[in-house]
Amino acid sequence: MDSQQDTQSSKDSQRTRWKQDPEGVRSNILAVALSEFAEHGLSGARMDEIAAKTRTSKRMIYYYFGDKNGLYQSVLEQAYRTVRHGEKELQLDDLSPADALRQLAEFTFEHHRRNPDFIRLVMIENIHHGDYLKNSDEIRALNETAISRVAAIYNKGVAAGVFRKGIVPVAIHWQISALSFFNVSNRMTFSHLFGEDLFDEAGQALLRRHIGDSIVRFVSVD
Amino acid sequence: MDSQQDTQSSKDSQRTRWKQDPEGVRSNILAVALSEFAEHGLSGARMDEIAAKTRTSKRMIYYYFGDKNGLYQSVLEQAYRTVRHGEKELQLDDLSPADALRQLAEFTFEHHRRNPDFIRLVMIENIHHGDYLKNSDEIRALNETAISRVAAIYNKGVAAGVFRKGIVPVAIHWQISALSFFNVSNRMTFSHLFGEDLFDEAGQALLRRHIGDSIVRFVSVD
DNA sequence: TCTGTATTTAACCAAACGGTACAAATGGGT
DNA sequence: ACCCATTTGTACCGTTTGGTTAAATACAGA
Repeated sequence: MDSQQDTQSSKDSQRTRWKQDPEGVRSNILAVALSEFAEHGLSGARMDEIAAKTRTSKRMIYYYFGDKNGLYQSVLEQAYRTVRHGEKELQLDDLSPADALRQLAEFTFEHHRRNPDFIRLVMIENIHHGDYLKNSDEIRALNETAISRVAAIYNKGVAAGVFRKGIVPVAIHWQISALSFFNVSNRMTFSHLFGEDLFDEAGQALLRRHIGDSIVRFVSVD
Repeated sequence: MDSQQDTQSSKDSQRTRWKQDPEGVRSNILAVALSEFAEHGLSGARMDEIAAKTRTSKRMIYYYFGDKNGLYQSVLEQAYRTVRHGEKELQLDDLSPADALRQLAEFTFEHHRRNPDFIRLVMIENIHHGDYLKNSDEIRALNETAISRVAAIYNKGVAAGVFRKGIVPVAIHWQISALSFFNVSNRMTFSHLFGEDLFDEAGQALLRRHIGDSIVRFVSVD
């Protein structure tokens, strides 16, 4: 047969020209997979569906991530990285301890609200008993800083005599996380059972203020 | 022919004798399905696995519940019924408003802790955007009482001048739920990232007290 | 005892699913 | 010129999975 071009034009020569962009392909896959896993869960997400929404093919997903679990693991790590990175924009040094703590709580509330896919991924990870998080040493380090930020504020407040002693910082962080997380994670069931009022703009502003109140009141001296 | 027993012993008579017990079979299926759905999620749970752990067969599941979604829906409704029923044991009328609210919060904390499968089911339901809860009118009514219980205590406290005005009862319930729910739902990821200390007996007792403190302080006049 | 109905059993099926085989072409670095 | 990681494309595979078929057996009322 003669030269390959144009001879079998009907079905073969449609091969598109492409650029080499491993990082782009990887991050595109991760972005699509994040939203699919967040939407349907680990078992519920479909590799074919993820592949279809990617600008590449299923073959490339396996090429880069091995298998479904590997993809999920990478998505989880990437999501933690992105979200924790987004928390660094907060600057609290020149506020009073009470104001700093309130700001931290209300910022966390908003930050969680802005990242529902991440929240859903953490929900899914908890359904799976945190098995995939356990495989990642990296993520733990990212989260330590959250505690030290709370500790710094709290200790300053205790030293200034405005916060009561004897509260362990991780418990403060726990309360902030709980309120901020629940607001997103349980929105559907809660709003259905108890009304939508807390979830429109006014309701969310109210809750945000409540959380600030609650945390500050919790640690303050009487 | 004579009596049915022993005659065709070779391969047929192994058929176990069964009694007609529709309710027993139904509730047995529901119990098994609850733990399987709670363990693996809606997509993750396997009908064959559920059937195997039942004392009946897969066919019976479809006979009684139609399909997988129907089974899940029934499990969800049953779980809400059971758990909300378990809340009725609480008696708060002869306590001061502050003590009543603290008792309510700490009881809720313990009650959630005692029902991890229910919590996980609600997590799963939220992953699915509450679609199955929406199909059930019955459950909403069960939950209204939770709000009125909070409202009764709160109004009494306001009338007595010990609680500040202007807080909507559903927001109080929201905080109690958030803290109690998160404690179970996010235990795996939280303990992995921030340590197990809050989740042993001493830690849980601490958190329970914190929640009582937090809620009471939140509503109290300064 | 007869009979219709509720319940139970075991084998079976088509579709969906995660993952692979195979073949080939291109891009970039050296 | 050459190597090799990267990309594309499609067809395919074995297993798992939710769901079904068809028939048997027990129960309850007449």
